[in-house]
Amino acid sequence: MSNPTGLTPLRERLRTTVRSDLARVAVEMFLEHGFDTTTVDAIAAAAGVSRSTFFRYFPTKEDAVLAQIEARGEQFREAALVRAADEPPLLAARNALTPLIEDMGRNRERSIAVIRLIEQTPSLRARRIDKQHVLRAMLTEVMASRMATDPANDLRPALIAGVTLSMFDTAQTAWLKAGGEASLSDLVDEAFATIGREFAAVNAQA
Amino acid sequence: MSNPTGLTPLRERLRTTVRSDLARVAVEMFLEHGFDTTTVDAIAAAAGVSRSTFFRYFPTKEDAVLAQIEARGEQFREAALVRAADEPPLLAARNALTPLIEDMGRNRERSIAVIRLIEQTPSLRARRIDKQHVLRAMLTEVMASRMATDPANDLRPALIAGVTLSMFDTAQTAWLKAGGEASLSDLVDEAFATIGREFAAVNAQA
DNA sequence: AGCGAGATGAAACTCAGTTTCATTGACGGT
DNA sequence: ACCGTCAATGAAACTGAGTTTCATCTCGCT
Repeated sequence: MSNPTGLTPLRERLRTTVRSDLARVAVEMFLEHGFDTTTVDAIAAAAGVSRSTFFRYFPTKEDAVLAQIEARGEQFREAALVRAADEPPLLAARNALTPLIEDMGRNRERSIAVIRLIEQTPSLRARRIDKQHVLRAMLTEVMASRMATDPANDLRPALIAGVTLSMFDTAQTAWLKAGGEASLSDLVDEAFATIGREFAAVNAQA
Repeated sequence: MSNPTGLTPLRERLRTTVRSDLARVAVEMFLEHGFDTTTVDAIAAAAGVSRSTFFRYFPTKEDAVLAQIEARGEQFREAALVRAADEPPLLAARNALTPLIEDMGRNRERSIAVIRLIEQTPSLRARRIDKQHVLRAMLTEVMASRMATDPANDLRPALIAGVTLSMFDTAQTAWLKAGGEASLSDLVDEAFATIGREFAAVNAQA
């Protein structure tokens, strides 16, 4: 190893710091003044760097807000990988959401404020959903490997991933509407149970 | 009435023509040269209008491509409204997709080319999904009224809408991957059946 | 014929995002 | 301690999307 001390090099630490500073400052300014009226120049100035530097850390203004979502994606992936192999796939997908849900419960106000900001801003809304698609692709992969199947031929992994995230999204919207009062975890469980009954109704008909 | 002839006024017909011309020209140019490298100036020039006029008809460059999706949204809404009241809600939602599916089958190559263009272009992808959210809200409303319930308290309409569109999306992706060879309608049916079995597996476990 | 309004074009402007280049300062090796 | 390398930064010029303002034109009505 070229680094005998074993410590993270200064450069790398600095990079991480600058990046999180930029994201934090950006979100604060967006929450206070709105997304569109806050320019990249202003964010960079407030964070004490140049405009150029901002774009070196985030490809777009939107990404400064959505960076944290990607971080949660990795957390989600790990949770999905450790679920017991004998759980029905759909249940495993639901349970992989748990750490994410707990995280959102801990930072309730901040989570809600950011989600509201995203919902109100078309460009943020659009790009957030795009990131969720990446999340879905990831979950599809994990599901495929746990089900020992090929997602190119077998639609099940993609369907389970899509439906799971769709239900989570609906539950999250309901949670938001209630101002975060209800338990998000309970709402997700309710969503799964509800759709389960709807499918049962269709099958009974057939 | 200020129009004794009963005919659509010339102005209005002209507006519609200009709008569809712009959309057609834009999509053609995007398909040939790519989305990012085609400027609004070039589109406007090719359609014989000014840059200003383009932005009077479409708020963004993306909307010139996605306009047709909104048109299909209305078609979908009408189909959902006429489904028999005694169909299970989830089945009614699935069947409301039929006219849309048939439409896509008729314009197979064009549909596939446009969808591929959208998938390849981040900004188009993002905004398309945003439009799908509008679609989901609409379907939620229709489902709520047919189920005679309030979507603010009852999650079922939103869940059914979300899950239905998610499955349609997955089926569409599979259809695309097969180059439109398979029957999209069959793929959608397969998706519903598959997820139905997955929920049955979870319920059996419990 | 002439008036009012909707539709257009032209031009200037803001800002996001890209590209290029010069400067700085941390790091490894001498 | 000194030096060459290279990653990180800042500055500046550029492209193109989207907005705003204003002048012009032409359709539809009186």
